[in-house]
Amino acid sequence: MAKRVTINDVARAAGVSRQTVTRAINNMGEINEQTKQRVLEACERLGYRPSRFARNLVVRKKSRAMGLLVASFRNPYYTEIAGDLLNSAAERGWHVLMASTETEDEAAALDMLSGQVDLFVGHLWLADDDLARAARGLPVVLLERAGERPGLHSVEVDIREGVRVAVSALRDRGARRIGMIDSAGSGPGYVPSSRRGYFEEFAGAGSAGMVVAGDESITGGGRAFTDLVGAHPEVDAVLVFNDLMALGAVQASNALGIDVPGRVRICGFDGLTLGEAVHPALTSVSLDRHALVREALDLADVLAEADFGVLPPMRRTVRPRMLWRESA
Amino acid sequence: MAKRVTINDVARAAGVSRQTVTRAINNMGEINEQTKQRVLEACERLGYRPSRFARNLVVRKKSRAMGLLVASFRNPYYTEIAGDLLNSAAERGWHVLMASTETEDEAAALDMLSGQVDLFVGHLWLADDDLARAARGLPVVLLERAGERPGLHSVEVDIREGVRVAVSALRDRGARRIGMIDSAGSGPGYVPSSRRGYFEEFAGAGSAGMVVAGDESITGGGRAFTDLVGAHPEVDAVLVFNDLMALGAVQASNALGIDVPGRVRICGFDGLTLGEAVHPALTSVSLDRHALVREALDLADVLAEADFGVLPPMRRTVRPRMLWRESA
DNA sequence: CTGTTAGCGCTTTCAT
DNA sequence: ATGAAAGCGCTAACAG
Repeated sequence: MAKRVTINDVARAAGVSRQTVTRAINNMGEINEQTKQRVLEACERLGYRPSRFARNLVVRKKSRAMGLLVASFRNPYYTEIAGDLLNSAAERGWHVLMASTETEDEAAALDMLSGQVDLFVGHLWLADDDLARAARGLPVVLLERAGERPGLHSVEVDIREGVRVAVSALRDRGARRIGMIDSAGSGPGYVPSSRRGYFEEFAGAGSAGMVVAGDESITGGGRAFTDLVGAHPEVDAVLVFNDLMALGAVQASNALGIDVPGRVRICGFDGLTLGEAVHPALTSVSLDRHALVREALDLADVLAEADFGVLPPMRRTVRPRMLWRESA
Repeated sequence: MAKRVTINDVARAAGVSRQTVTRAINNMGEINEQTKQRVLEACERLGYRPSRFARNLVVRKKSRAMGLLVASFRNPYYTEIAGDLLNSAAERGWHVLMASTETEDEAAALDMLSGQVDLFVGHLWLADDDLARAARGLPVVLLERAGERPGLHSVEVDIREGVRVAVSALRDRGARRIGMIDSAGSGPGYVPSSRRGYFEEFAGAGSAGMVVAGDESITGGGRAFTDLVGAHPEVDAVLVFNDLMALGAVQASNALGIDVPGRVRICGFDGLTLGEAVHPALTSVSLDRHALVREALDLADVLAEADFGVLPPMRRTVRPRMLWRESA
């Protein structure tokens, strides 16, 4: 491994001082056009690349970087959030390093990024203690989950409120026998039974039996829907764990010849753009990604202001709302 | 903005030398447990965070970072690639910084990242010269497109071959009147008419008239399909610009009551996982993301080996292949 | 176990 | 217009 070409090598080769090289490559004026060309040529010849570390170390303007942990690149919910976050982060002067926690485990992903970023943001399910350890003292902004330790901040989503609104809206539209498709719980992003718990709280005793769990995917949702209407033909509305599964449910209803929303209303959870693409378009409890992203970045800015120190937990909450389309 | 807390401040506060602080925070042994605790406590009290730049500057082990430019987070094609790339990159010891070129323009995105990475990878449509300028001398690995200047390398996809294979496969299965849904061309990732050009080359004169352009989205594809079968009821197969649009076409065929593949065969382009989710599942010319990603990372490694110098263009090509599912 | 000495590669003064 | 000196904040290598 050849030794790195430094600014000194260039200076020597061009017969000037390092400062002159700096002036040339950053075209900061105060330099003779001829020497500048000579220096630039030397750079090219030697294949000189300035060290980004050395430069950032010395430059006043502090560059801020966040590590974004994406739970899955196969669930559009996460990629839509990642996309929004990326755009807003850039606008607000943040660099974003990403890691997927889909294959890798969370601790490993955090660990890998810890030397390169100032804080972490993401959907993380690691226990508080492990999280704090893996983050190596860097602050963490948790998405859709709270943390209890100093240094762990959060933007939560009021799921309970979402379920309440959805169930009552379904009722308003005439549904009487509401079932639910729950996640079987293996995938990333699974919130242990909270949605189901709230569902049972609001849908009432009569509906509690009409819950089927499935794989957290389109096909999983389709199968679960088929099972559900098979076991409970009287069901007239279904609340689905997330939009991906709800998409499958809509698909399955087509295949089964079940009229949606005529015979069964289907309501998803997440408000994915993708939901517009199926027929009938998916009605969903929308988690308002923009608000989520905004709050997360606000927290990041606060943390940056505090020099990424360990602050007591800060919490923000975003409220879901109904996104009416066609399926309900 | 308060002055940064440095290792010196901690050392002074704990009454030890900087080196001892280093030992404590990186728990490298050779340190008394008591002093270690004292130091750690001082760190906490002062809110000390080590500078990642200073650390990276001094540590021998060179950390490599690539800037990944993602054309769109709304098209699963790009996010699936990004996810694969992220996973493989981590395995191979790369850090990945991402920027979206969906809202921001490419030059601005490159510019933003140029100080933080060693090379760029992505679907970029900027002209060679502008690209080289915006990259600030860093090497670029172009995806699905070639570059002609030194420093611009590429992993191309043999689209022509893909179209040829698709058309002849459609023929083999009995299609005689093959139409095409093209991209109207505004979106990111639009390859100016090459797919259409190849289509016309292989589908022959009779089919040339049966081309409809649409928005590069699911709904755009659906509308285009409706237009196409409206204008040309005799069409018995449709090659679609990409899977997103093809998904819309399948959707539309359901709505129109057109049997797929019975009356019309539909073939997309990209091989999205999402294509499995619709009914009938989407047959597609698969671009083999894994090979694409592998080749891109191979190039990145070669470039790293060469210390990210300016090398003459390196080119790799991946061949698409038919991904038979149900729609054709 | 702990401190001292030397840098890492670059940019900012400040002279000249 | 150019150069010399002085760090940025950290860790490796050596002393003690």
